[in-house]
Amino acid sequence: MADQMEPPRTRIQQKNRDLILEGALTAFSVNGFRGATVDQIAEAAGLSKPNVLYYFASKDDIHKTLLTTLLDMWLAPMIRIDPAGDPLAEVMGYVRAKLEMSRRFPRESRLFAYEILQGAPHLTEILGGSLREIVDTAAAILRGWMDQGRLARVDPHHLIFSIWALTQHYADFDVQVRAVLGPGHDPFVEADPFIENLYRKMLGV
Amino acid sequence: MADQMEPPRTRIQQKNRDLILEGALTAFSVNGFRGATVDQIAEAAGLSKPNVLYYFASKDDIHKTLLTTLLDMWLAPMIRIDPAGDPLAEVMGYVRAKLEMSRRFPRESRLFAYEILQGAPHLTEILGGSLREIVDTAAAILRGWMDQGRLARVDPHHLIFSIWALTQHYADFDVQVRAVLGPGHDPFVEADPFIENLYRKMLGV
DNA sequence: CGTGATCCTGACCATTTGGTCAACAAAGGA
DNA sequence: TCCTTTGTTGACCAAATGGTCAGGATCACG
Repeated sequence: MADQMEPPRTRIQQKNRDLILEGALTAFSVNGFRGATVDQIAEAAGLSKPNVLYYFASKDDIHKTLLTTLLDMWLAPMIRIDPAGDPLAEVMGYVRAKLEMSRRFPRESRLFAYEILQGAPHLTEILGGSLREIVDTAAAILRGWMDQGRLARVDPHHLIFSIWALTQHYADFDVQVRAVLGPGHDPFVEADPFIENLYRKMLGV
Repeated sequence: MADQMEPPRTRIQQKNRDLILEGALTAFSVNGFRGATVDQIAEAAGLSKPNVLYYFASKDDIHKTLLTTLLDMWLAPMIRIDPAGDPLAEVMGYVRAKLEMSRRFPRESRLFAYEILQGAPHLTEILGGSLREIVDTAAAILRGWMDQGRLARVDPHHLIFSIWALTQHYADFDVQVRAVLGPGHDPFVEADPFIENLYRKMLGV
């Protein structure tokens, strides 16, 4: 459903498009779509502004490309939940993968956070479409495990929401977390056992 | 520490400042600080743009006023945690109050979310100052209960973060939650028992 | 080497936007 | 009523910003 015969790219196109997307990710994740300027993106990419607009039709085009490109990566861990695996281990694996993504890719997390906060103008179809399907599939797997008594019964959808909320919080609200904890703390290192313990207690049978 | 002898206000000043702050809350919570324009705020308030800037020195001034005004309200529930109360009941009360605030004041939640996402340029001192003190106080109460064996032992700070994350998620990511659940669901109604069950299992002794 | 395609940029443009100001209107107190 | 204070606005401005374009530089390939 995704790729529709992309035009071939020269080496220079490949490199510069990557530079632009990289710079744009930084710019958008700090100030949001409207807050980021094409000049900022150009500078972060090490290119001139007209050159940026040579590779992308518009600022909006850059933003949309970023979002759709990164969405797959963002959702990948949920697709890897294995119905044949051990229920608690599968959930914990997903939780850990998601927290690890918040730690390693906070810019991506913030990019999506801004988009959703704004009402997801570029993602509306996806949210109610493929995302919903993926979530429903995962929820069905979870519900199956609960029916078999291998996982404590809770609302599967809200279980997934809780995982998103808990893990992304550490990326999106990083400054708040760090300010409250004070220096000498690694939020992600501390969050890992806390969250693991949380789901072990909630879902253990 | 807060109020420093505000200048007296006429009835008209009071009314128009309120109108402006109300309109600005809507504007800022939808598009963020940079995304909202003074014209939008003026229109939402039913005033002309110059008139808006007659009551507030700048767009930034409106924003800062909103943030500081609403911060007290936002933190109030945490201050009400009673060391003499029943541990689990106190925590559950706080959780429910926080979820209720997300439900009734989603604009405020998004306003703060935008601010934190942006790196909290207007709140840095507060985050590491009074907010940190309030959180530390609450954390100390929680830790005391855990020492007494009246609450399962977990990291108190991350317990608080988890409550923030879980409850605010339903306000900040509302469109995503609704898109995934589909029509016919009330996210807040469903979230309430889920979250209550979560903390009961994690904190019960 | 030559030449067409690709790549790059300075200069420019139209629009948006935060903010100002002079002048006018409305209150309000003596 | 008169006059000072307060409230309101149309017109305007400078800066920022997304985007364009003509022309020059560079590359790739026969």
